[in-house]
Amino acid sequence: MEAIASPRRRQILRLVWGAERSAGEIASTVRDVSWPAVSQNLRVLKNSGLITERRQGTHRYYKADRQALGPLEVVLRQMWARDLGRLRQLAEEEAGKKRHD
Amino acid sequence: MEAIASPRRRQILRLVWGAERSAGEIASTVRDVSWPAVSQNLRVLKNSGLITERRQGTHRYYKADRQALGPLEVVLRQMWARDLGRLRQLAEEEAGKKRHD
DNA sequence: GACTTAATTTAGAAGTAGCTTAAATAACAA
DNA sequence: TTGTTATTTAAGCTACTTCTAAATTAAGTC
Repeated sequence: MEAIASPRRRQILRLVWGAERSAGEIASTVRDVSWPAVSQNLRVLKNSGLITERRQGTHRYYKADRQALGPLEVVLRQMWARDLGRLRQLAEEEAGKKRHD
Repeated sequence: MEAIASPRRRQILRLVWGAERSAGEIASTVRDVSWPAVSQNLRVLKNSGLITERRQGTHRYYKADRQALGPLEVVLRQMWARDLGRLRQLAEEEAGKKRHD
């Protein structure tokens, strides 16, 4: 539960929701945070059983365990939608400010 | 979301789930924590819109806003059940230890 | 007004979460 | 072996959360 309380982890969870992704892909997508930070969050998610890990060569692939997520899926989708809404709102405010410069 | 991540707040939420309760009732039920701590948690819950407040005289009554909780209800019930399970498990371990003394 | 009861606010301490940088591991290639 | 790439671990820092104790507000009573 505390696992999905973190916005950062929700962001990561969304990335590995549909498809398996390597730690590197995830880290370079997130971008506003260091690789170790991503790695640490991946571990938290893995330890709470919310994602699975598969190693292959030097790569590690992560994927959301939607079975384990159960009823949290609904909550997550709701929060992702809300996050998008906030982003749009921020963008609009930004545009509004620009217009008044 | 961060609001229900705290075990303390989940405990409080369960108390005000079925019926309205005054801050005092809640605080004296929780017991292993000071009144101000309860009061602060109530405020967090109220600010996230998860509970409602009704003032009457010197009393303030709180109640879970089940509408606002929406899909979180399922998750909460699951966690409460898990909490109970943990309690039972602890009790059984305790009993087992006693038997071997 | 002075007193009591109900509850909150404030101030500060202790613990924890999430981040960063630097160092370490692990698999593979030359 | 040495080097390279992918990723994690370690150590340390800062900010936030949750708690306590003390002070404060607010409503009602004498």
